[in-house]
Amino acid sequence: MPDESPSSAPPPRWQRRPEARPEEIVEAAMTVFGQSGYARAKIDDVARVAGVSKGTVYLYFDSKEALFREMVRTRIVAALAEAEQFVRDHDGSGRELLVEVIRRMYLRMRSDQMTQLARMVHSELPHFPELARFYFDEVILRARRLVAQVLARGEARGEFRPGASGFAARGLSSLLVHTAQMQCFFQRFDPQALTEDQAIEGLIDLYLHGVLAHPSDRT
Amino acid sequence: MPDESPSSAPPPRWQRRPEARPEEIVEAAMTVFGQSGYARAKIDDVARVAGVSKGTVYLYFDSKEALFREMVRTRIVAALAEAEQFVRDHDGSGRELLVEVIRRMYLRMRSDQMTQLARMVHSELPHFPELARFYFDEVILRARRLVAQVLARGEARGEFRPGASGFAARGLSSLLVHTAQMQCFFQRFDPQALTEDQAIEGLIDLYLHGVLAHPSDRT
DNA sequence: TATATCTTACTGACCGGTCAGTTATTAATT
DNA sequence: AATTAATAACTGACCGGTCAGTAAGATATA
Repeated sequence: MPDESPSSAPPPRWQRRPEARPEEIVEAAMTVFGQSGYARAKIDDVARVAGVSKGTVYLYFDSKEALFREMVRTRIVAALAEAEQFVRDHDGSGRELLVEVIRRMYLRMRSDQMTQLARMVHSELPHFPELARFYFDEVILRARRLVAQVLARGEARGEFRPGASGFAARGLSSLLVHTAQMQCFFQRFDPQALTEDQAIEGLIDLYLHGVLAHPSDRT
Repeated sequence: MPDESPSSAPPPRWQRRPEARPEEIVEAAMTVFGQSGYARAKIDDVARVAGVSKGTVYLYFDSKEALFREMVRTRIVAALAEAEQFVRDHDGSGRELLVEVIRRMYLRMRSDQMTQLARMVHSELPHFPELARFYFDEVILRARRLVAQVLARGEARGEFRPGASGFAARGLSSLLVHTAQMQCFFQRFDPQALTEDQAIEGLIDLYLHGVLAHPSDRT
């Protein structure tokens, strides 16, 4: 009879956790793709970070491309849904709402994970036409509509200049996304880098003056 | 005696043009890297487009990475130098100058070549620390100084709000670069895409209101 | 002017490493 | 015992970089 002392129950070399794997693999993909970019990233590395073997990754995702697509989908949609919820629930002046939306969107974007994701999306989109379509419909347009909605609210109250919203709804995303990326990446080189607060307040100040009908009213 | 009728001078299979090769190869690199991104681009393709063989590329550039570096350097520096020249030569109101600078920078950025270049730079910079340093010093900082200079001129004349320039100098590049990229890439998906003129005028309008002390004065 | 000699710009087949994706096999769970 | 989650060894395409060889064209010689 083989010695089976109580403490020596041989721990299984691995566990079967089919429900948890996909999310774990996507999270690992965020890390690995984020650091290396799509082309350089190795499925082997994603697997290692996720704590599984390469074969397991292919058990849950058809291909490297499919994994990338799923990653972008799940991560971005979550961020946008949150912002939409906030706008729906908020009431008050257009200005207050706008300032708070900018602040929240910026804080979402400034994380390493999100700036990396944005970088990847912009550089890889041309190679994934199907994902590009999805991204345009479900991200660009939704974000634009969200901002436009905020601007319309302030415009209806006479707080914001009429007519500006056509471009202004597009411009805010550009300002937010690009500023967050610059702050994140170039901070280390920049002796006179702005602090996070300075960046946010500067951004709000510039954009607010851009859209307000009567900027002279102090905050 | 072999028949050598006047018209049948056998054309050489290739010519020796050592002075012209580097520029031709860089130009080909702009096309190929631009379409495929750094990692996907094949030196074979660059060579084909340049009309030479792969070996020739390695005759003039040490490696794929070195070719990429040279490409970024030559192409971006040219664009910035032009803008600096313009600001030096111009006199007139700060507002006029700013509007004209925005217009010119936008027109420079909106070409496929330049948006592709910007895309590549942003996605590849993390993998080329040496190039990142160069890019920050010679592009980011120079551009920021250029805009700051324009803003300072208008500020001194009382045209622009004081204090805004800290962030505003950074924000303009973001707005320009990102807007040009969005326009270029997503135009095809966007049923209500802005025309080029609408984009430029919208951008100018938003930014101008952002920095002007008395926006009410009509253009 | 014709031809021989030399230099070097240029070519393209090849090598070796890398990595997406597959498959034969093992082990956890029911 | 049957099922299926998970592994690990394997394959083959692909591509950056090399180098032995080729030919353009310049220079020297007759």
